[in-house]
Amino acid sequence: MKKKSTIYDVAKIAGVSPSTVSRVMNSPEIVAEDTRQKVANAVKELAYIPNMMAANMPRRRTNYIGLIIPDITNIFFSNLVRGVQDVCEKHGYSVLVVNSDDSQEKEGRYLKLLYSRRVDGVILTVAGYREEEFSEEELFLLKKMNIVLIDREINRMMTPIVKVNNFAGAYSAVKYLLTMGHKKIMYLAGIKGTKTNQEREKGYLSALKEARISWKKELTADFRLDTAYHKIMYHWPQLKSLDELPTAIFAANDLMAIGALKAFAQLKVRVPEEMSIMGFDNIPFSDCTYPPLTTIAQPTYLMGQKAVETLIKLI
Amino acid sequence: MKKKSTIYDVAKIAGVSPSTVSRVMNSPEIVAEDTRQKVANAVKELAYIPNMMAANMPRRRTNYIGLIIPDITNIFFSNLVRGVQDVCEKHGYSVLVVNSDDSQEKEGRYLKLLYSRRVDGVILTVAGYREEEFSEEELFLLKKMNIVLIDREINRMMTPIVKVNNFAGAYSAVKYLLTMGHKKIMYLAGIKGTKTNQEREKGYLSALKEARISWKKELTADFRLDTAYHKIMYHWPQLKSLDELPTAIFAANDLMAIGALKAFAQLKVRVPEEMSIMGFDNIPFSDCTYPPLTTIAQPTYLMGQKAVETLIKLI
DNA sequence: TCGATATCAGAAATCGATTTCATAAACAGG
DNA sequence: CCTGTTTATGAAATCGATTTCTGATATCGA
Repeated sequence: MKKKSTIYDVAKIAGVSPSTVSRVMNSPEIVAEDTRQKVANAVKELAYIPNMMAANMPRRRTNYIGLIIPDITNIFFSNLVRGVQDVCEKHGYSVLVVNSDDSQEKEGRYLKLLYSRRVDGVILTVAGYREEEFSEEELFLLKKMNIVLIDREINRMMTPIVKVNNFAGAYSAVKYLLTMGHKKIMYLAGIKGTKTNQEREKGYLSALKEARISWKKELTADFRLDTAYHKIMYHWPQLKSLDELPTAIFAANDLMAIGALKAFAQLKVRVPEEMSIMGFDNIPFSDCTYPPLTTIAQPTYLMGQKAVETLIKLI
Repeated sequence: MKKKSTIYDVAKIAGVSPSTVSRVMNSPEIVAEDTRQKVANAVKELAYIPNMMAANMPRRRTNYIGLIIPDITNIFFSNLVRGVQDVCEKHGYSVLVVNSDDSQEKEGRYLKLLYSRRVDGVILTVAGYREEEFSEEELFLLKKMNIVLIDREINRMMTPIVKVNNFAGAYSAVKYLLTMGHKKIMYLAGIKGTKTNQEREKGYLSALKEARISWKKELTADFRLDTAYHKIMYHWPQLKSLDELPTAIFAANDLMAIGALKAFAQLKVRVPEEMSIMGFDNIPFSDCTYPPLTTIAQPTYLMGQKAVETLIKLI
């Protein structure tokens, strides 16, 4: 790693003071034409690129924003990340992404990291598994930083939040299954503690209630493909022996719906002939399964964008 | 955003000098027990968390590493990103991820951004579409920074690189199709300019040659699902009318293989009865398609890890 | 022509840490 | 008891920019 040139090197070569170089870099119009030219030449000669970290120090900001999500390999979130990155870049921010794996402990650790890095703001999808809403320390950090929640709400937090109407989405999904004639619709739940899951569950129950259907059943996974797959593989024989099989499944997200699809392929349950599956999110792969998944769209990319715009207003 | 406490605030409360506070934070063993205690109390009282940016300035580093990939929403790369993040975190680095969208121009812009942010190193998947190997400016930046290439090689660059043996993988994939009795195997190519594609193509051709099979055909996409899908939808009728349909397809990556799967579902070509498809990468969804995709595994997560370890040795 | 105002550029303080250097106090050995 | 070493801390320089303050010219109106 070779030595990097500084504003002083440029100043010396151009025969001006560092302040002048700084001016040329930031507001060229306030410096006289010939001085500007001299500086420009020196900059070119050294291929000088300012050290953004140093520049940001007296400005007391970093032009970084932090993004805490459960897991970037989850395609739902990687889409959201891209939305965040694209808007951030447009506004001169860079994104520091970290994965909480739905653990509150990691969430706390990363919040602290982001604080110590003095990011200008953070976008947070709260971890699914948690002992308490927020710990003392988290609360302290949260209050010191600009925060926008995304996707998952948490009670009693007066932070801006970007999310979709989970209740309405779930409600209309189940309603659709009902109009298709299904009477036994099972709910494949996500992480129980999340507001997201609770709302979707409410939508599910609400649609059933409205149709005066009392048959209901739930299997709980954690929003992940493999977990859903294993849960179904494990519980199906039992449900079958009890003669309690549904004719349709409403999954709280697409990933779990695909897990179900995979399980049914192995269980030789024909989809959609014997079993209908409805998902939530409309992730990019949902139309590549066979049969294509019916699903409720959730504009993750847009949500990412929106979150950043909200955050930037806060900053 | 409330005011944040600094090392001076702590020093004042503890009744010591900032240098002492700094010592307590970084090497507590060299300061006397009671002083250490006073400082610890002050730190707790203010809930002081050091400003990492300021701390890193005199150390002349940032503890950031940059990661340039084509697109984070591509599951192949999001897996790799996760590998990079996990190892980086263990070593106290944070990751700044940017998407080149396979454009050389963006690659250059981001390289410059990373340089201006003075990241300690860069992991780079070179953009697929490029006019020249590296532009003047890129070369200059590359030389000034610690670089590790990942996945895609570029000729005449003496940088460390982490990648799989594409030739061998493709060769054995095609060989497998041959032993299944296929005589007409089409290659679904990725971006032509990439070394990755070239090597896989060589593996394909090599296996055919060895089996003394002269029938060969190629369709080119850009490693993306939709492009592969559209290419096949567009070219199939034509190939059919010329009676030049293959019985198997070897796709340069899984995403394109899945695109093909999707197209064939629509074209009513039964897989695998009428058409066999073989992919490359073994992305997490490849076993959720119907039928499950046969594919050559590529350990993306491990590659990410490996790249970081290599980079850290450089730093 | 003279004082008032605008332009332009440099000097110096600042951001919040680290780290080198210097020094006072404590301790040891002969 | 005096010198030499160790230990513990503070003072000050440093990292690489920005920005405020200040002063020297240049420009202008009367």
